[in-house]
Amino acid sequence: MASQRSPSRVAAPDFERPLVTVDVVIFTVLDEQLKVLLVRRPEAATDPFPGRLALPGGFVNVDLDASLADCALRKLGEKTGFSAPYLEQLGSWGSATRDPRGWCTTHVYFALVPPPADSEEMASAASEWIEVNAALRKRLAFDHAEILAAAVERLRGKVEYTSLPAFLLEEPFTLPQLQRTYEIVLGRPMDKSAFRKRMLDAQFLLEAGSIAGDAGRAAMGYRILDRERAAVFPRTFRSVESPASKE
Amino acid sequence: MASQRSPSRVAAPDFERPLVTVDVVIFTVLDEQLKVLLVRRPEAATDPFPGRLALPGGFVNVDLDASLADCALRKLGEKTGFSAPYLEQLGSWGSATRDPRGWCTTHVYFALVPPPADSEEMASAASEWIEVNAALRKRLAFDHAEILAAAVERLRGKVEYTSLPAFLLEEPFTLPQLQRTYEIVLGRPMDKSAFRKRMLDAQFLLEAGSIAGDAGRAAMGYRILDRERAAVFPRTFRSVESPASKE
DNA sequence: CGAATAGTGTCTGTGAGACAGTATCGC
DNA sequence: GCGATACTGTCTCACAGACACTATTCG
Repeated sequence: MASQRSPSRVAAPDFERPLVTVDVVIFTVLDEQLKVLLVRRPEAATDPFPGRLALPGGFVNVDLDASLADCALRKLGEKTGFSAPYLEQLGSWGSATRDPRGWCTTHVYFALVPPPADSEEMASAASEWIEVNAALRKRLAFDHAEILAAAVERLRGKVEYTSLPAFLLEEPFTLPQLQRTYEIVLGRPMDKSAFRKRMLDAQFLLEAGSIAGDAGRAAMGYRILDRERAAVFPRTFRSVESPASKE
Repeated sequence: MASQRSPSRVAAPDFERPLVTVDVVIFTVLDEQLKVLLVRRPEAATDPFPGRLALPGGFVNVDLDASLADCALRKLGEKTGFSAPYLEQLGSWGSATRDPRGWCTTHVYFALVPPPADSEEMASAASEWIEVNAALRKRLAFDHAEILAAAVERLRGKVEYTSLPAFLLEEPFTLPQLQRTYEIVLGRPMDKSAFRKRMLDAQFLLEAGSIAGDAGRAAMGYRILDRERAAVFPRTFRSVESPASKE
């Protein structure tokens, strides 16, 4: 069909084509830590970066994938069982040198998923959940360290003014759980009262019945109203970084 | 593995490769309007979308371009003479159907440039500056209407909390000029006092001597401290959209 | 002098954060 | 009752916007 020399009415140019891949940065919160899913590359020496940890991803399959987002969803489904996670495009990287196999581009997506029910199940498939700061210190395949850093920065940045952490929780969840998730991602404690005011004012939560914890008063459970997009808050958390030195 | 082009140790897989292109959305403010640069595609029937308006762009040249950003800068240089504009990646689009020539991806960058000294000069090269709302109503080639819409949304969104509009002006510029630029991009008037406070507090401007206008008091000229990145304000402009109906 | 534009001072409402108080649960 | 957790009320301070004021330039 769209082969390089197809004699259709509109001809594709005879340029050499770069490789086209898709990678997915998959975040979750597990054991009170922000973690990212990494896979170990095959040991075969014919493979680039054998044995290294890398972001899950691979080549776009022109026959299987209708679009880039489709391809990302396929990769995500292959690695995790998740069907309706939060998926957003992070950006693309491409250069002559980032892949020893040739001029290579990657379209990077970033996904937020609730913690896997059985975290061991995945380790078997040569993939592991790794705490992000530890992951950032590792030597990853390709330029994946740079990509991961960009993803973490984007996540932390957007968490300051969006409802993104809600996608890291299994529904229904409670506001204290959600606050804990914010605190884990941002690495700083937050005020309960201000937090609740902000979440409830943003109109993105749906009440879903009371949930009893291990101890103390039961809490209201919530679901996300629109799983397609995150809510955007009118202001960022903590606009001033610290009671600054005013000379 | 059998690879026809790569005799190296690591072989490239034999997948069919999508087409890889780069497009650039170039914004400027001209005649008190936000405009975007569009090019008219050749009339030849062997070309997709002959005669249609499109974003400037084209295929990645594996021999000329070291990276995607390089390619974007090359396209930008070919269309405008600008050397140091603001350039940021917008995202990537790719699917089996967006280009009649086959499975095609595009990496889209968005650039902010000062108004061209001679706006006629460019029209000669089959490219024109078109007011964005008019451009959004036109039937553009490929999925460029969708891409342009995303670019305008990103621009307007970021203008609310960043110094991006400063890159739309020739240096040095004055604060009233900068305010006017904000107002043009956002389509709404802003308060002078609040605007100045915000700009000066953000510490991204460098004083560059007084500039006399056509009438009235001369104004202080400014340059951008760091042309590589935009300043981010701690708060967004007008966090509340309107004195809302409180039930 | 007045017109035009640049730049500053002052007031006020809003709202986020701090923190203390109240409510509800299991035992 | 008590401990533990969920939730709410109140106070305060910062700051963005509104708007009126002063400053500088030109003719």
